[in-house]
Amino acid sequence: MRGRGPRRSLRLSLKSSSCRHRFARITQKITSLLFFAVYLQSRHISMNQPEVDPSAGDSQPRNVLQTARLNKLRKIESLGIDPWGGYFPNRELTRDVRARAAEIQFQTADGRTLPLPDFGANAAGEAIDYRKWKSDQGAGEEIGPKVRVAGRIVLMRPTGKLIFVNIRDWTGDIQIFIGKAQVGDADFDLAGLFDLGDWIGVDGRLGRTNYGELTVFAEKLHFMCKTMEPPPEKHAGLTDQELRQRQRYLDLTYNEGVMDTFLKRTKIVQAVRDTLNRRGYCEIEGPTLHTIAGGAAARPFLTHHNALNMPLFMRIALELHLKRLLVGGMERVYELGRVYRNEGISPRHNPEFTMLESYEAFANYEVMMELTEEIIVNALKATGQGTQVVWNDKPIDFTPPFRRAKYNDLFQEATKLDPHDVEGIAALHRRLGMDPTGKHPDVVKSEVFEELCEESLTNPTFVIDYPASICPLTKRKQDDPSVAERFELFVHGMELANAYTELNDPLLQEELFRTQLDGQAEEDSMAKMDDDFVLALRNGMPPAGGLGIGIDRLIMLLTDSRSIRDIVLFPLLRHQD
RNA sequence: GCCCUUGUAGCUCAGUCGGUAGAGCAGCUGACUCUUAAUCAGCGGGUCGUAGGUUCGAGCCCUACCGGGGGCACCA
Repeated sequence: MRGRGPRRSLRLSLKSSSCRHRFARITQKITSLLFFAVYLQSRHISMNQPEVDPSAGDSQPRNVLQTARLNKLRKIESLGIDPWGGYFPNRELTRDVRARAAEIQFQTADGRTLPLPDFGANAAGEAIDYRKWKSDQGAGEEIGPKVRVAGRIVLMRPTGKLIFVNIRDWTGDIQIFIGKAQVGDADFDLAGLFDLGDWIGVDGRLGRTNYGELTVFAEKLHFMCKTMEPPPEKHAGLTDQELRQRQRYLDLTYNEGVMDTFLKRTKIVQAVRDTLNRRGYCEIEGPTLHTIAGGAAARPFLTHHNALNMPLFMRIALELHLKRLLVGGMERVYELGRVYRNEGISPRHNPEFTMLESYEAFANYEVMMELTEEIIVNALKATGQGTQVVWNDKPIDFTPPFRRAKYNDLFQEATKLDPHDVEGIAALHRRLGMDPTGKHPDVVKSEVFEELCEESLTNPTFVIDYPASICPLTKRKQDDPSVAERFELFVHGMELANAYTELNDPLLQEELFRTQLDGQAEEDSMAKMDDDFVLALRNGMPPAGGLGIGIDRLIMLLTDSRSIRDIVLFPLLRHQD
């Protein structure tokens, strides 16, 4: 909200007819701002800023904390050091530095080098007294590789003329030993101006402290970035759900496992792409602004194009444009991208979410089941997991082939009713507290199915062969036109995937678009007439299998996350002043 | 949209029966060259989500609103 006004007016003015003049004016403004910034900078460095007394004047505690940091910032500037850092080549990740621990050795006075004792594998659980071990070897010294690391300060333990600092990069933490005698007075003074949350770089020697802790013994410090806000509590981290989502950067840095989950998310998405690419698919980017929001039954977000003065919808599915590409001869095509649905929010629903849809010419829904299994197994592999995982304290067995069960069989099993017993199903529907009046029997059946069957599907199950009347984009079974060649994959009652043998008969497609589903209001029906799509089908779409996977739900299941908000970096939240 | 629940210092949390607002971390000052959430001594830090109401008196009770979480509805 806040940023919208100025941003919109900038965009408008750049596009207007007097664009050039306004652009020149903006450039002028930016230039003068830059000069002002440079002036401020030089002022800071050349003059000794009077220190602000944190206890005086402003009694707001937040400002007291900010003032303390501001004072240190100015002192750093007055030392002639840029508090915002810069290029820092050849630094090693802390993970790689930890892997070099074996390079640390002990060199005795007579020139022999000894390996260090094994700090990790003391079965007795007793701490190894490394200081005693060293004195047992007689005179000599520890030698270790020179390393360069960088990261954010997450803990500090000053003990007089010695400061222990734990820094964190995105692969983990490492301890830094900053001794006044070792780094010199200038760097030790700089270290006195460190705050929790600051980014620093360190050159030093990798070694072990007397207690065996792997440590970089600093020889040169580099200041990388001052942090003007106090970090979360150092032990508990950030527990407030709202703050974790609004300030995800703090969540990522200070809460255990968060970075790991989001890096896993990246690996899963990469694995999905790899699987499809290896199979000969091409990835495309379809339009996200649609004139008709089709391909699913969901309420779209409405937007507007100014120059064309035209309403537009944010896409709710990828399907119809990918099928147009099948018509064009892209025989294996997919898109992995964001769709938008203007519906309720829950632990399993975010208004924008990531969807995969893939279409393969000359395949059918059976092929798509195998592809689904392959995608999931490869994603598990990419995150270092086998096919047995735990989600929400419950086991899931992803060992292929997944169970396949017919819709009607599951229905009969759960309800003890004949799937064709329209009256009996309607009665059960009523008993479940719903109203079947005026609804198509298949819709009534589908609602009962959702109520009674889906929840019980814990291990991966392909529910196959849906009633055709609730599948307007799906090819019917050749020997039974009342059944559609469709499957949905359920895991722990959650719909994870949805696939069809695609309907490529333009005449039937047009009829299904035209015939509103019985008992459904127009806005609720997925059968929205899309003449342009029908025209595409009339130009000939090869028979094909199509698959959709809810990527966020897949990531939830593979990272043991019970809320979609834990695996979407910035879930939608209400605006706050 | 409806129901339940929650909001106290920068962060994590106490706050009894309605009777002057508490702790730890973080911050500031001092001590300390092998610490591990370092320790020790001292100091500062509050619009109790917001606005009303009840009361001699409200962090606490009531109403409305705002934000979060959970559930319902919606979501082929």
